[in-house]
Amino acid sequence: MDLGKRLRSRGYRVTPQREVIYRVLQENEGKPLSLDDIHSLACEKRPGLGLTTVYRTLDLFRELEVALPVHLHGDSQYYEINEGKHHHHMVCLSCGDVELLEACLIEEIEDIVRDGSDFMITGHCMSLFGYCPDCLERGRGKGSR
Amino acid sequence: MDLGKRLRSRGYRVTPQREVIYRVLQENEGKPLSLDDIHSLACEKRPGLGLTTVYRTLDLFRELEVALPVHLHGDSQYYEINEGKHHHHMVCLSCGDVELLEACLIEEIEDIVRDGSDFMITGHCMSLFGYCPDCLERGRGKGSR
DNA sequence: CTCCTTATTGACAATTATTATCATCTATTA
DNA sequence: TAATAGATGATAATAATTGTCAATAAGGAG
Ligand SMILES: [Zn+2]
Ligand SMILES: [Zn+2]
Ligand SMILES: [Zn+2]
Ligand SMILES: [Zn+2]
Repeated sequence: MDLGKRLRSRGYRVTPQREVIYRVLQENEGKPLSLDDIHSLACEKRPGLGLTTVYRTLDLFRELEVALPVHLHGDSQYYEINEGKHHHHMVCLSCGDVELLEACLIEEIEDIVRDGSDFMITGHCMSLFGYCPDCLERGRGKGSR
Repeated sequence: MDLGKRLRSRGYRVTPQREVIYRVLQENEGKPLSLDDIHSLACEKRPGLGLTTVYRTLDLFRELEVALPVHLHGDSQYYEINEGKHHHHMVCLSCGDVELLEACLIEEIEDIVRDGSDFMITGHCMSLFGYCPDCLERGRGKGSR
C-alpha cells in the first residue's frame, strides 16, 4: 500500500516532508539508517527539513509500521522501511558493513516457546555479528571497531 | 572465573565500585538493567557512587565480556552479566516484563549462512516481543505500553 | 607494613541527543 | 476559495553522554 493511503486512512496528512523521508527509507531498503543518516539524506532532497520533523516522522512511521526499528550494536537507533519482506541482519565487527539475512527460524522458536510457556509471540528481532568476507580476506577478522 | 582475576589479568585494578556493580549484575542475572537501574542499585550498596563510573565500568565490562549489551525495544541500552549461560529474551509489549528464553537455533542459522555467504558469525542477539501470560489473562493482549 | 606509582574515581563542565513549546504554515474538506 | 486543524521549523528546555582534572586509593617494590 502506498504512503498516502496509509497516512490518510488513519487521519494523518500527507506532507512533502513525510514523502521525502519515506523515499529515503525506500531507497535504502535493507540498509538500516540512523536518525542523522535519514536527516542528511532527506535534506539533500529538501533542504531545511528540520531534525525535529525527522524524529516526529519516525515515531509516526513506527506507529503505522511504515518503518521498523532495527537494533544493532552501537548507540544509535536505526530504522528501516517495512516492505513486508521480513529479514534480519549480519553486522561486520570490523568495517561495520550490514548484510541482509533472509533466513529466519522464528517458527521453530515459536514451537519451542509454545511448549514451554504461555507467552504469545507477535514479533522479534535478531542480528548476527561477525566478519564480512572482505574483512576476512584482508586479515581484519580480529580487528577493532 | 571471578572478577578479580578477569580484571587483574588484563592490567585493570579491582575497586569497590567495580565489585559493587558486578554484584548488582550478578544479583539480576537474566534481568536486563539500564544504566540508571544499575546506578540506583549500586548506590544502595555504596552511596555516592558516580554515574560516570557506571558508564565507564560498563564500557570496561563489555570490553572484558564480563557484561553483555542487550537490545530491547525502547530507547535505553540494557546490560546483563555474562555467566556463559547463553540465552535470549521475550519482552511483554503490555507490561514490559522480560522473560528468559533459553532456546537458541543459532547453529541452524549458521548452517544456512555458511551455505549462502562467506560471512563469519561470531555472535548474535535476538529478542522476541509479544504478551506475557499475565497480560493475556487480563485481556491486555493488545494494550499500549 | 610503608612508600611509590599510576589507574581510578567523582565533581564539574562541556557536548550531544531528545523532547517540549509555539507562532506560522499548509493539507484537507466543504 | 475559505475555514479548520494538523504539521512544520525555530527555539528553548531537558536529558543523556562524554571530557577534564584534582584527589584518592590499588597494587607492587622494598
Ligand atoms: Zn567487514
Ligand atoms: Zn525473523
Ligand atoms: Zn505483560
Ligand atoms: Zn542464541
